[in-house]
Amino acid sequence: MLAGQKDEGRCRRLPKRQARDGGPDRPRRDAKKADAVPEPRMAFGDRRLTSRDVAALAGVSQATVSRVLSGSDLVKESTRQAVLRALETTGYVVNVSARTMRSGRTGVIGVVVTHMTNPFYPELLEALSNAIHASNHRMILWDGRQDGEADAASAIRERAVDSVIFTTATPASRPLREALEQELPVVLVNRSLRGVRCDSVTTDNLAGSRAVARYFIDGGRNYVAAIGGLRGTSTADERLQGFKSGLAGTGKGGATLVATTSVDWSYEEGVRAFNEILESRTVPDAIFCANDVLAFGAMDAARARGFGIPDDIWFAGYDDIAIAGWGAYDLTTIRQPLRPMAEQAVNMALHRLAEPGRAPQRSRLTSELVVRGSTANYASSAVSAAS
Amino acid sequence: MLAGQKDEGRCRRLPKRQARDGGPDRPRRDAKKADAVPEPRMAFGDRRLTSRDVAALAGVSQATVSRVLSGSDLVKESTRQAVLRALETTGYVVNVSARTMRSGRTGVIGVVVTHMTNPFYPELLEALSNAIHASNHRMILWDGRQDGEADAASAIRERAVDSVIFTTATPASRPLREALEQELPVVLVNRSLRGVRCDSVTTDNLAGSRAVARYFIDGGRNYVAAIGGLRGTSTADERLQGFKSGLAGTGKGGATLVATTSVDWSYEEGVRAFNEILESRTVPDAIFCANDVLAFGAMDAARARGFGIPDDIWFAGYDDIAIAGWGAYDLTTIRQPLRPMAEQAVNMALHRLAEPGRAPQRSRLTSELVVRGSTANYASSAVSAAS
DNA sequence: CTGAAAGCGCTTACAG
DNA sequence: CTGAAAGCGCTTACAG
Repeated sequence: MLAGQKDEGRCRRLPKRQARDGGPDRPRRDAKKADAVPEPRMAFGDRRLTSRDVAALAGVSQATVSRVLSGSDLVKESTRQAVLRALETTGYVVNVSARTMRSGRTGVIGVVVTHMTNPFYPELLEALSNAIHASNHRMILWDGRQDGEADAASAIRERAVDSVIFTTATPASRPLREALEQELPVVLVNRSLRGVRCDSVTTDNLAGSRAVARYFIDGGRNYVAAIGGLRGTSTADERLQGFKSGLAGTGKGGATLVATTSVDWSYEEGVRAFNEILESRTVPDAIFCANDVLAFGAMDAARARGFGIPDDIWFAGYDDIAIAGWGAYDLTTIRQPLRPMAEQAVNMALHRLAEPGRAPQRSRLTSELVVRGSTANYASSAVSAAS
Repeated sequence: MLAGQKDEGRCRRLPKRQARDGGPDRPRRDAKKADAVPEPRMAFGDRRLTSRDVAALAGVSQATVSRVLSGSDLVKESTRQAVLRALETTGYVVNVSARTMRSGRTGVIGVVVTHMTNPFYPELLEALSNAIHASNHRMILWDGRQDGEADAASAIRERAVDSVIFTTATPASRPLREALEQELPVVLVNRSLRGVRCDSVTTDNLAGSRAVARYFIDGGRNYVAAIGGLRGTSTADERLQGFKSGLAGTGKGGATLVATTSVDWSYEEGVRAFNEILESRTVPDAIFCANDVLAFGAMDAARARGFGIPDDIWFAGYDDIAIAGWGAYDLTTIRQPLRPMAEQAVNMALHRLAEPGRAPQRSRLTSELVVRGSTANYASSAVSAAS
């Protein structure tokens, strides 16, 4: 149903069949070739069936086979049937690169992920994979480190993919910026880039983290701290900002805010940041962490120091990855709507392919607060964090 | 360095440059075209630079440009320089599908993953991604559920990928079996398939789980239980078998072995399995879980029932995913060598492309026992599990 | 060392 | 409704 990809998309799955011996009446491709022509290298078997072979068997032109394949309605029903039969008996499979060369569409969408092993990303990735395949595309995946961003941008230029979805947008990313300047078809998901107009899908980080702050205050917390994410990323900045704004005027926040700029949003950084908070002065009675994984690290560090959760300290995270629901953490957090995010991102990518000149779209989705045992359970769970 | 992919591989990264206006002397493609020819649809911009344009600028034939691009040594140095200059000023980028159509190589390796959100797979996936990109290929990723296996096999037939690496091999998988029967270039990693000859990389699950059993016994455990993985998969079967064999003759195992056949190797199954064990009779004093995630579930279930770890019950897992090292679990487990597994798998894939007829290769790597706080720390960590 | 030319396997106007 | 033909942009013998 998505725009821009219908009949010119990737091949439709044809009925497969043992393609090895298509019967004696199937013209062997070799037989038609002039003797001088060398055999092309083949990866396996000796099959290499083209639509011309199918046409010969069906007694029609190759063009007609192509029309049947693409679902054209310019084909007489009886002809179509004959072609379908030939397709079936030969076990013909389209050659994607030939199709791509003609149509200009690869049927492939790229995805760049930076920290595949941060459990948030596999969850997002799974949602993206589902959305991409649902739209009848395939997905090329890059690791954002290891030059993945640059290669993803190259892949667009090389026409190896139709479009690329970036799940991480660091301001420092040259390849991304260049891709955007050249107006390559790119979508940002989960993060946005300051001052850059491009298609993006984000969630309302300000509202989400503000909801956490209010929840802490409403719960009677008095000395509240925060562990920030990677400074400079839109998610980290917004979540810290939203949290501070939720605390504003309450006098509960103080200057305890610790940002983990160093490396990433990892468990280890959560441990480190918690210990850093402890060094400062008063022990906080509630800590907001800019993502769940940081919270896990901080919680384990707190327990290692003998603090009770939530008796001594409340913890809240962000993302609601599956582990947040596990008994060991049972973490109050903000749930991001991954499926809608992924679907919208893929939609945007396809829309832009269909209409390259359209104005950049920005979508911002709402998240919800999920209350669990890492905070006193005074409120019911799943409160919308809509501002 | 890997075989089968050198100059016919994916494009080499050419120096990029603002490709939009290559200067007045660069022949505009449009100008050369007969008026009647319709404009091809273009995804963005109006650039569409071919090697022919580069040739014109360099004053050579298109074939010579192609030779320079492919690193042929059949080019005079001064000619090469002229072409390189033209390449530079035009910002030419190869068209991958045209190259693929001629060369028969896509430069893409497929990967099928079944449970992307089980943290083991992102770790394996990251290793595969690194290995694939290191060999100058790109990676198409499929979710094994959602028809991913079937589509991956189709992708080989459609020549959209050169080869596919399956990280999950269920005996029930039709698409996989058919692909193997048709001798499509496929590699199995982490699991093998009974009675099927094909390239595969596994680890020695028998030795690994036997090491856990011995470790339990040596630690004086008396009533030992196990939580199995998805029955029918080679990893689950081997781990259970190895564990039993390690217990054989000690009288410590009993019939408590609980296999979670139902759904998957998930946290929830770990919880369920632990509770099932409790119902049976004596509480075990050590439980081996067929992967780490099952162990996390079982440990949380145990704690919820008030059991101490390791005071009341020891736990051991399998895989050594990152979470196993987190404070909340601190899990003794068997570490799988992901990087070598991934590298060997990619190597096998490339070797088979280079030499389709070669005999199937099987590689079996050694894992090691990593001792942590979920068991009494009587032995030093990182003991090789080599039988 | 270089160019002209064939051809990879499709899609798509164009002309019936 | 159908076929003949052009052409997508490369690679690679072949003939100098």
